Amino acid sequence: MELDHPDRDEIELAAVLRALSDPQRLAIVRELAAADEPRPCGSFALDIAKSTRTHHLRVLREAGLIEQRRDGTCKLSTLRREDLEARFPGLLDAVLRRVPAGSSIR
Amino acid sequence: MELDHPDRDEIELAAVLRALSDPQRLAIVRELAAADEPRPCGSFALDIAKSTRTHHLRVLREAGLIEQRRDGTCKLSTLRREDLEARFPGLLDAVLRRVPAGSSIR
DNA sequence: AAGATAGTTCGACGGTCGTCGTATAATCTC
DNA sequence: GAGATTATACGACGACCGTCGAACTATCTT
Repeated sequence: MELDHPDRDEIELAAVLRALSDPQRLAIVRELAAADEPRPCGSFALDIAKSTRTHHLRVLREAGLIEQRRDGTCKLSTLRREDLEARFPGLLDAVLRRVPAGSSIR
Repeated sequence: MELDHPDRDEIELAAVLRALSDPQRLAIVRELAAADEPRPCGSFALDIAKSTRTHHLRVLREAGLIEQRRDGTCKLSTLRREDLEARFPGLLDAVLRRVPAGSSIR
């Protein structure tokens, strides 16, 4: 059973935004972006059931945000930075950037 | 009955991404961005019922993406460009940018 | 006041989503 | 092969979403 990753040119904007609109998935993507190394599924600081975590990772993968590959009993996830940058320049940076301090000035 | 618009610093990333993840709403935002003028609700090229259109515009407004104000019998919508740029720099540009031609190269 | 125009509200519907627990698969180590 | 570890698959459940039509509100014009 192979994992289906969309090709770079198949990644759809609406699907990416949809995938990122969930707090848990946004947290996963932030962690992946911070630690620039492949991360095993179980290493994310999420207070949810295993099966739910699997679900979120699949949504991220099918949207084209992450790549998953088997490594022994683990499955390692990495952010598809290059593909996303090529397809939607600046999007990932904008999403991952911290909220500017001045944004609360009225 | 007053419309509730979130303040600039109350706009939440997940809500913005959520709002943009629907094709109809993305189309509305694109139209608003293209025509840099306030647009009446009925002027969008959407093949949906009036009530559905109202629903989408409310989602966009409550997420902080658009501003709506009454003007006679019309209600005009405008994109909250400045607020969005201050809060999430580069996000709107990245979302509205057309897909680069080279993104389909393998 | 009557009619026209532009949006909203409401309830309803089918579909999808996030979540869970349990059972199952795949791989490593002994 | 047996056991341990890691992750997936499968229902199931309640909640939410996008959609609609019909009734309603608000404003302008005559």
